[in-house]
Amino acid sequence: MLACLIRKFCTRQEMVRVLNVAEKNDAAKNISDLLSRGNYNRKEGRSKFNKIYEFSFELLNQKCSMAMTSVSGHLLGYEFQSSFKYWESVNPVTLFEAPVTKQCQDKFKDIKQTLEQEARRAQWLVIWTDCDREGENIGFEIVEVCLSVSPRLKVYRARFSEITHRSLINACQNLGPIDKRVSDAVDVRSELDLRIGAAFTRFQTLRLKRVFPSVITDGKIISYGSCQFPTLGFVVERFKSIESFIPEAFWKIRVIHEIDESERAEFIWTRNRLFNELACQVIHDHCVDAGTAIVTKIETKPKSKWRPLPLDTVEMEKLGSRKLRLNAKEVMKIAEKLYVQGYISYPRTETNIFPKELDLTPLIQCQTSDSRWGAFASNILNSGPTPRQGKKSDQAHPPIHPTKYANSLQGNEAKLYEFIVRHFLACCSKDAQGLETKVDIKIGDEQFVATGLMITARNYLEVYPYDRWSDKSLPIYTEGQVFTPTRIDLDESATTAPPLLTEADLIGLMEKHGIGTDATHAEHIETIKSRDYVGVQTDGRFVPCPLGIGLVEGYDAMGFAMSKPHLRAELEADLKRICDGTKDPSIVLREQVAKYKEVFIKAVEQVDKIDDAISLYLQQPKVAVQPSAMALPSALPKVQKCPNCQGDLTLKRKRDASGYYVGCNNYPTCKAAIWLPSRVNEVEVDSEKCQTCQGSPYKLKFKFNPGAYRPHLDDTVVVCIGGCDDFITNLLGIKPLRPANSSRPPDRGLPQSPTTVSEADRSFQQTRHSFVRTGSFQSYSGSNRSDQELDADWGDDLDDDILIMAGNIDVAPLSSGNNSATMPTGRTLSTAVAGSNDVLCTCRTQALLLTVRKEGPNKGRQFYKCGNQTTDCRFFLWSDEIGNAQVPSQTGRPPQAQNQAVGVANCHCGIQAKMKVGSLLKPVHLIVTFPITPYISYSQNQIY
DNA sequence: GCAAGGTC
Repeated sequence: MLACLIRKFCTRQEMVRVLNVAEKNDAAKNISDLLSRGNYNRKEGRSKFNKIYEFSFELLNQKCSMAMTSVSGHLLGYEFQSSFKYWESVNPVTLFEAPVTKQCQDKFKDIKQTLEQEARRAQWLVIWTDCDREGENIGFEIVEVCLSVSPRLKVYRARFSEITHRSLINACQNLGPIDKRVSDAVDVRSELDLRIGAAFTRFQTLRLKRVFPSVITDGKIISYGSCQFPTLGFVVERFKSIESFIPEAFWKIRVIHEIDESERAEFIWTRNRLFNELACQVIHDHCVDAGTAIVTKIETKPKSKWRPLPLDTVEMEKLGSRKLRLNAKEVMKIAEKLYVQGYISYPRTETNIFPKELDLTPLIQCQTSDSRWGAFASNILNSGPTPRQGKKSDQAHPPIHPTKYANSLQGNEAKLYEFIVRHFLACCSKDAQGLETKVDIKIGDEQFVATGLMITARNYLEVYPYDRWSDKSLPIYTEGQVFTPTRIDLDESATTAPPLLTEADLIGLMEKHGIGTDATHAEHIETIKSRDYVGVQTDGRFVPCPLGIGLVEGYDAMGFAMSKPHLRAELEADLKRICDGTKDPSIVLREQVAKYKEVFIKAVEQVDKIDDAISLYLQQPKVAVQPSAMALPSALPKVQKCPNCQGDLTLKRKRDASGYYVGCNNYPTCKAAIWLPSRVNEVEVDSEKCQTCQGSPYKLKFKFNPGAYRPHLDDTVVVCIGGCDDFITNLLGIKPLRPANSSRPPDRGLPQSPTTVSEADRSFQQTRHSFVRTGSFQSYSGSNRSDQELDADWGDDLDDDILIMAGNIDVAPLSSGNNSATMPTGRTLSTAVAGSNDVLCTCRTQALLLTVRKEGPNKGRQFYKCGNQTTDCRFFLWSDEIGNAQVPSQTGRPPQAQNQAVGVANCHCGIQAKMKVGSLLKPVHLIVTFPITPYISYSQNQIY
């Protein structure tokens, strides 16, 4: 009994918990069913669409407790920050560089929670997403979510092409790593599509709404996309070639020989046709005059009609459209369903060669019981399958083929399954054989020919009703035979324009030029229909609408090949290079963004060309739009007016994308900037303005790295960085800029007229001048820099500036022994020792020295916090940041400078000021307080 | 409100 328990216990101990994640629920279910041989338990997940299937399985020679769940396609997607979501207030050109983040849509939050919950319990993670580029990317999204809660998970990738037991077992035996490069390529594609699509769509829509308000009404979108636009381009190009087509008359001679009702031959002129009527008339007259025909040659030779190639996706879409009357979108939807049910192999493939290792015999075998094609299948087995081989391979999936027999499908599913089976059997059988007979005759000097066909072996045609090959009988002739034709006609005709494109034509062109994926061809076609760019005739052919042709011509007139396929094809080629590892994803992204941005800027400049083209086709006059009305809305999300130059301070991303800052849009003329801390994950401009700070800056919504500022701040906060909140600015190490009218140095942007200079400003100015001239700070004492030069540095890089103090200041030296610090005014500062509990906070109570206890990066770190619980004071200071204020003891600085090394001083009045000293004294970091002189207006956290 | 790509 005990032994049994121990054994049970040990067994349980050895079981590895494996989280398996498929791309969709159906796949998860079928994979679980096959791996467990039907022996699984179904559990609810957080998402009602994505269940959890649990079963035991042996993986990598370990007994495993498997949990198989799924996502629903992409879990995460790129989005602009909310401040860029406003069409009217954001210049679309900024969308080329605006920060984008990967977000989980609300509708997938529950799936994410299931993954997190299951990942916490698991030791291994196996990715079972589809084995294509998007599948690899989805796999990475799953990995990202799971590792964030369970960093020690071992991650594996299962690779398979069909959901059959054999293929899945093979995948389990060949688990490998997930391919980052392939996933990177998808990220690049995805980000570019968003930036380019959003920028051009907003630009076109806003512009055309203004210029054609009666046609482009509210709610109508004039979209641009790197796939939909070339698709439109194909339709327009064909339409235009038809429009510009000039028919040309031609003439031909036709000879008819009717023996009786059932025996008839039509002879074709070997010259085919002549474009000169008179010449043709003369020849015709000669033939009529000759009156009789002589048979000059009879030739009979074998002729084959080739069986179809193995089926790839595009061929399936095209044949679906032509033969089954299902549009491409329907075909793919049904095929997907058949795939997840295990009836057919993966339906997205570019391969039309069956791999040698794929044994076709059992696949054919399982079709032998069918009443319609079973006998044919048996015949193939008798002689052995001989699949025709194409030339394309994506090295991932075999051609589409049935994987098991089905006889209970209904409707279009049955129709498509039947097509796939018949196509597969046809491809594995033999070409149809026939005998073609050619009869050459001569009338006068002119030669004519008639052909007949006798089919000798229908072969694949027996199982493939989608192809036609008919007998064409001819009367029996003998060489040298002379007969009198029933008629010798002179037919007049004319060349005709090519027809408009059908859906199958359009898909063919999209495939040829690499527009969209096998799965999305149909969707792009739907998009251009829904945008009123194209219409469909009753015969199913596509014709462009005024809007569509106008847009294409507008860009053509600018000289941009926006509607041509090669832009997208170039990207596709680059994506392949990323997958191969021959090109860096960030370089591809940068190059492509730069390319499209340049086109965008030029398109804005020449937008009247689009107006003109659309006006022409819509037959609508343009509404005169003032240049200002087209002036693009003002740039990046604005935080506040720049205190230096009255430009706009906007939220920006650092050039190396490592973080964010708020900078002036007049850069490089104005270099005002507030650098935001590196522990910020995301930041955006909030809709709320600060009512305390001058200039009412917008607040910022920060999303910090998890736990970065705990316990003091949640990971997501909305705060003002304008300077009204010491707690925030200290904690985040932010140096607010000073509003122009009170806090900037008075000699910058000073009122021009002396009469407008306030007493306060004048006093301040004098104080500052006297200080600078004292040269008390070593960094400037040896400098001949003028005040103007000093001003020029203001806001440029505060770290390198002397920040000037005025008034009576008490400064506390640190415990380094520099107990006496001479301040610019020459006063000796009194002491409040940092590093002890003598720190006073802004509400003038003694600050408490505390230690972070919560788990996270700051655990164990000490900080000061207001001890007075009755006030609203939010004083906060890291104790180790006080330490930073210490002057390094061996810097080779002049002693005078060392004397100025000060640490933390606290307030007589509740106001804190920071003081930073120029390069010589770096990294002196000083927090001082000083009394307010009655005639100077200071604000909290102001820097002097 | 925008793309294209997954999927429901």
